Amino acid sequence: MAEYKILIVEDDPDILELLHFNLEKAGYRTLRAEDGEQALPLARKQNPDLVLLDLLLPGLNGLEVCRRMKGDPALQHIPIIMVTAKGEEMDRIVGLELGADDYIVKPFSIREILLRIEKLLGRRQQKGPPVLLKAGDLILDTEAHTVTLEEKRLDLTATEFRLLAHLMRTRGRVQTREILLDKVWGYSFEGYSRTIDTHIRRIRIKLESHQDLIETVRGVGYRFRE
Amino acid sequence: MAEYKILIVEDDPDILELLHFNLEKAGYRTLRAEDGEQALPLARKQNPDLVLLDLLLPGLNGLEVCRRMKGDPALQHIPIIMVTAKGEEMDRIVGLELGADDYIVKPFSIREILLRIEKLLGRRQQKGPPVLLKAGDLILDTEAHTVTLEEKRLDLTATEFRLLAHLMRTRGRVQTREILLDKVWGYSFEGYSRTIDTHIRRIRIKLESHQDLIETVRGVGYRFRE
DNA sequence: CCTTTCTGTAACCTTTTTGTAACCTTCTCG
DNA sequence: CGAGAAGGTTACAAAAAGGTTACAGAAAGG
Repeated sequence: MAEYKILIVEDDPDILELLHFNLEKAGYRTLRAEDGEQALPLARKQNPDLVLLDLLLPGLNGLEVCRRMKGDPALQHIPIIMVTAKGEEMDRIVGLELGADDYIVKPFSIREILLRIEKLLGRRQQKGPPVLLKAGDLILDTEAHTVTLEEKRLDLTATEFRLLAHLMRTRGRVQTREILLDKVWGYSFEGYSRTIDTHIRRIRIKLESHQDLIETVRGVGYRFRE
Repeated sequence: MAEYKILIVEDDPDILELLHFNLEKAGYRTLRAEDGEQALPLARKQNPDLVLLDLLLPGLNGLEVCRRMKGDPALQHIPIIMVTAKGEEMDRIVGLELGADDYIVKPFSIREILLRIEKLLGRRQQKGPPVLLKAGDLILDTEAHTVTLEEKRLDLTATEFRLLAHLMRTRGRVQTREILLDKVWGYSFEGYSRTIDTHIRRIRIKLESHQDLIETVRGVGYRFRE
């Protein structure tokens, strides 16, 4: 996965350092500018994926930087998060005149700002994985978190649901117990292997007459029937 | 497009003139009143599309004018922007006690005030997101902020309302606690997760015999029944 | 201010889920 | 055929999840 570049424009060195440190820790690359004059050329040269922009800056202030970026064809697609101490003004300004994509009020928590960054960055790539997994009469809806078999709703537990969803996603390909532990239970689980067999059984029971949808591949693992 | 009429209530002649001049330049028609006593009859007679109302007025002050307008069936739909020099008080007053739709603090820029006017006037025409959320006998009106179940009005608190509205908007799709915290409580909330469960319960109690409209998806989250 | 309502937290209870174990059946291959 | 391995079956106790109730501090309203 490509690393995201984030441009931080902030005149307070402490906050700049705080943001820089935490964003790098979270796996982003950072670019830094201490005023609006530096920010624009830097953005044009480095083409960051997102800009954190303080409202109050020496020289060219944040509002003006924002306006110019949104008016520049080369930069206008870059999401901007405004950072401000003045809680009141912002909700008005954002989205109206300026085109900033979000804003955050000081004092902010790191978690808060990471969430917003993720939201703006994530929005661009996620095509979204398939929501409906179908196999004949069996339909699994990952969004609604429901499973229907011949129009009848099946009641699976969370683990059973994840396991069946994984098998359906990889239909036709055997999944070893090791892989299933990894994909369905997550790396950290190192329990007894028969756990999987038990869960497979539980799913099969609920599939009633369609138990053969999940095939046992002796000596290897399980496979969802093609 | 029809021309908008804006009533300016302001005792300082300089400011009155400034506003009048700039609003006309921006394409609005203006009505002017210099105190609260004049303002109300004028509003009733001329039916303006918006009122700019100074807080400190001789005689009947701005707060009182606002209250009376919002209490008058013939006038209560007219958006009011309070204009004040006292930055501090206002965030309390607006929208809560008074029903003013926005406010602006002196000294204001003309650009700023035009933006707010546009926002309030614009709001009435744009279709916006769905206002009525219906699910069988349950009707939630996001604009009126009311909920009815089988013709009976339900009395939800603000948080309960947002939570129910979100679930209804995403009906059929499971919402994890994390998502609910984000969407209903906002990013900055980092509280204990059981908070959500408690609120779900409170809503369910109010739904009485229709508790099953909100389904629990064990190990995942909650889902509004399709 | 004072009162009422709302809201988040905590503690406790109930139900469901889940991992493990033990035992049984089937398959494989000498 | 028979032993051993692999997987199916059944059972169960610990853990987890959610429901329920209660309460205190915060917010709202008067």
